[in-house]
Amino acid sequence: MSKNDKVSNSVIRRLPRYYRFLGEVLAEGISKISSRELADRMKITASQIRQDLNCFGGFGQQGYGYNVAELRSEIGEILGVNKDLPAVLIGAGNLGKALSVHLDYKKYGCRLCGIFDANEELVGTMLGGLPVRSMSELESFCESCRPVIAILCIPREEAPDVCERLTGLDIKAFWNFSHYDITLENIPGTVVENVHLGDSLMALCYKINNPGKKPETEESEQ
Amino acid sequence: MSKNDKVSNSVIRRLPRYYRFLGEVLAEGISKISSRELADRMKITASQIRQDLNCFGGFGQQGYGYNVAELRSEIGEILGVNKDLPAVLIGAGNLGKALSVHLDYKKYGCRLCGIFDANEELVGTMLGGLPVRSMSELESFCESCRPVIAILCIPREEAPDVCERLTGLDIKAFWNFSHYDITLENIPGTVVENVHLGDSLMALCYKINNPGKKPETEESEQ
DNA sequence: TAGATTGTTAATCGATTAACAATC
DNA sequence: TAGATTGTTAATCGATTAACAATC
Repeated sequence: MSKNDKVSNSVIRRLPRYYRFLGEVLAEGISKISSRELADRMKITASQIRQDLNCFGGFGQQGYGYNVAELRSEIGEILGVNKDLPAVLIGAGNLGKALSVHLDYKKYGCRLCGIFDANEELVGTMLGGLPVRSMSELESFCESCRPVIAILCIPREEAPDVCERLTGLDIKAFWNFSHYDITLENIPGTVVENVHLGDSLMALCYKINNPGKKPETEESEQ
Repeated sequence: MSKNDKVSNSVIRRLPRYYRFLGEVLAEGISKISSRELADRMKITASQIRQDLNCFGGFGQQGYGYNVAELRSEIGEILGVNKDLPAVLIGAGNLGKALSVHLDYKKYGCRLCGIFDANEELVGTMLGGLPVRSMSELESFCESCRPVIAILCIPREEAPDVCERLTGLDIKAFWNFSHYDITLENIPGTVVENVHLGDSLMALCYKINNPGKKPETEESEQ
């Protein structure tokens, strides 16, 4: 499973997409696929697929292609979809509520084990089978459940403090939906995904408002 | 406002982040900033900032730096935050609900004008001040409200059809949260932001599960 | 004026694509 | 065997960084 030591961020971001598309291909009952066929589906180049996969190993067979089920399972293994990483969700507001019930965490290799909110009125209510807990319980809960991931659905101003508190509780990964940018290059072994929904919407609006400046699209409407 | 004709995707994705950080700087009461100071805050290089900004124009003053309020307002103008693009949200499930009340659309240059769901039981209920409408009303509603953006919070299997239906109703932009990948290089002038929350979570898990293969971090924990 | 910092060009770096020998 | 398609190296392309002259 290990070949090259450095895997670029661009490759990492494409792995889940490969996993997703291979799942679709598999669901269609196709058992064998070439890099060209997969590339056509995904609107990327066959070269890129082969180059990407070879960061991890030779999963294909020359002259034949790739076994869909096998390749998907290999990529799943690399991503760790069979793991069971415990996660806590902080902030049971609108977005927190949605994320606690909308996502099938098991599919991604994690498990939601605790939900917390600073608002005492929410404490005790149930969300996706879990009770919302008080922030004062965070320390004791983490000591017994030992979560690895924290999902932050809290306001910007609370993020720095909560983040530091969680780092002290051995949280290794932040899935951050607060409007605050977590940059942790100081804490070794800790990883972050900042998901800025507002940034994404703004990027979309930029493309609407600046049709002439659209990148990498051959055909423009004027 | 126009200088270079082609603006790369990388630059576009950074614009909202500049806008965000400049907002923070402004809130701190700082009126003047150099590319170096801003770069330090954002953990990027000063070169990149100057290079990025010069896609749009010379907003700074040599020997002095940038006027924070002015630069922020210029970038806001480029992003179109003062626009009022009408948007419809399709799918009032958990995520749809969260997106209809959690985001301050006005801040990003849009306005939510309609919410739709295929489930007739939800029709008529209120969400963030708007009634959930039946999918059968979609055509008549779009003809009067003329939405530009569609926010898709629907299941994967419904996405292709809904997407085609909306394209026929002159929707120019898709903010897509369904697990389906929209690729519209055929329809000129239409733009897409595919937000795959699952992919983001998987990328985070990859980084947890493969600490040795982490990219672009000088210090690894072993 | 001298110092600071931009705008912009040139150099470097990394990622994508093309090519092709290896091989099933 | 011949045809197909991989794994991998080399060429190209684009994005980031460095350098510096222009100038406030």
